[in-house]
Amino acid sequence: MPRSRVVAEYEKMQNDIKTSARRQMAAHGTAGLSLRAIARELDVSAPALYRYFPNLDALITALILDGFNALADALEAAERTLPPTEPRAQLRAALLAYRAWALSHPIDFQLIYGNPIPGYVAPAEVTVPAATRQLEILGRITDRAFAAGQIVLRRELTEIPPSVRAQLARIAEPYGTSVEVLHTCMLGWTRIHGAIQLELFGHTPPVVGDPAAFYEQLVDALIETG
Amino acid sequence: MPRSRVVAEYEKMQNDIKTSARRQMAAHGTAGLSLRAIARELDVSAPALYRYFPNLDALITALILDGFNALADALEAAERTLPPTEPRAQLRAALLAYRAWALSHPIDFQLIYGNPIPGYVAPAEVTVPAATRQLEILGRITDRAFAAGQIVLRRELTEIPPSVRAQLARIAEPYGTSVEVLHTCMLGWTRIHGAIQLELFGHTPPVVGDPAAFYEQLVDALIETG
DNA sequence: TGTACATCAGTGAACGCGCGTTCACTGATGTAC
DNA sequence: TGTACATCAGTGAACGCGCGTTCACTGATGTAC
Repeated sequence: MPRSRVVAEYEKMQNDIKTSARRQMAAHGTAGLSLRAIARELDVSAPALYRYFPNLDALITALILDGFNALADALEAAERTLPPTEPRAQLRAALLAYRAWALSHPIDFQLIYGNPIPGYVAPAEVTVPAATRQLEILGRITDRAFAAGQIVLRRELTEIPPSVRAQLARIAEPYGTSVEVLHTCMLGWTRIHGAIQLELFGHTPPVVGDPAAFYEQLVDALIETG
Repeated sequence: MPRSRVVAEYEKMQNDIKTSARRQMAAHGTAGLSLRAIARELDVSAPALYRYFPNLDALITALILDGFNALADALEAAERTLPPTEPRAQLRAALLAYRAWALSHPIDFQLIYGNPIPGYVAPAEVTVPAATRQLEILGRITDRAFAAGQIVLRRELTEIPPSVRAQLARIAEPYGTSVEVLHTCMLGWTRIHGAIQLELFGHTPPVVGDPAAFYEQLVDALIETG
């Protein structure tokens, strides 16, 4: 067998394991993952999995990484559906994509933003860069929309508390973004995140009836042209 | 032993069990709860716990109920620190109390708003009324603040999508509240919830530096006098 | 005051279970001569 | 083309573990006479 074929089969098996893991989590919660259950589903003995992942924690880490990257990919894909000359529309599309991704990948969303899994500690050196990617994407689009005059700063943004401003400045500096734009991003992120999380766990739908419309309006209010 | 003493001791033991359960969850996550570990900590055999809770699920349900009620109590306590003639200040206090409670009771917060626990299904007939209480409290205060002219509707509130408006009307009707006020509440709830949840899991603090100040400013912007 | 009895919180052994991980192995497959 | 060999994905048994729950029981405590 040619070497490339071997590698491809190895990667296919890794993916099968991950897919089965996601199914287990979907059925029994993010904390309900079990190597033996995966092995059973793949019709393979449990020790066989150790060819592909050194242990259970490594598998979880891989799933979390995949989750962060899939979300970031979804945001970038949404951005690309519109020309760079319309950053405001791109931002809107990205924000809608955030919710769409969360709803269609609830397990991955819980994995990256929900409760930690008992006994598992995410290795920060691998997890933090992946988590930053989406904020970078939203920041980049927001920055362009602001520069193009397609969105305006709300009044409250001129009143950023000094302690907050100081840290925002440190983070924004390497990206060449302004404190105001980063602050807008953080406000926007917390808003959409809350709406999505409460929807996902069933808290808002019984009250608002049509969570998609509720969310869209929320997004439109967020990026109003002023 | 007088009967009242017996009852008091029974309730004390129930509380000891719950306290130990919360400690277990704090150490190993909400899904890391174990009856045997609780028994070990209380220096009692595991079957002894069955005198106080019929099974593990009943204990979890009790913890969830306690969580919802403690949060609602905290909101009401905050409301009472200010005279009824200042509903806007009351609302502000309640919203700050929401975050304060979440930060000082992270496990209960995860329990009521985080990932479901594998294998556990919350009995809706017991859980839903408890969950509604806090929305009732916020709704009641918002309603009074609006009636007193101490907060204003934002422009976006006049553009509630028809599908959302219809359901909001059904929910608001028995409380004698307007659709606009309920909608404001839902928008506000999703906003503060997202900020708190992201702070609790460590996503916002590295960026905003001073999450308390960030949150306070967010709340002030939320209930601006216009 | 003293004794027989009832109550019942808590015990200890046992049930059957599933888990992550290790280990020495097997047996099919591809390679080298 | 045929044979000896090396590779290595996957196996099956075993490890020690902790879990929720049941069961028949014990033994201290309070009560009734």
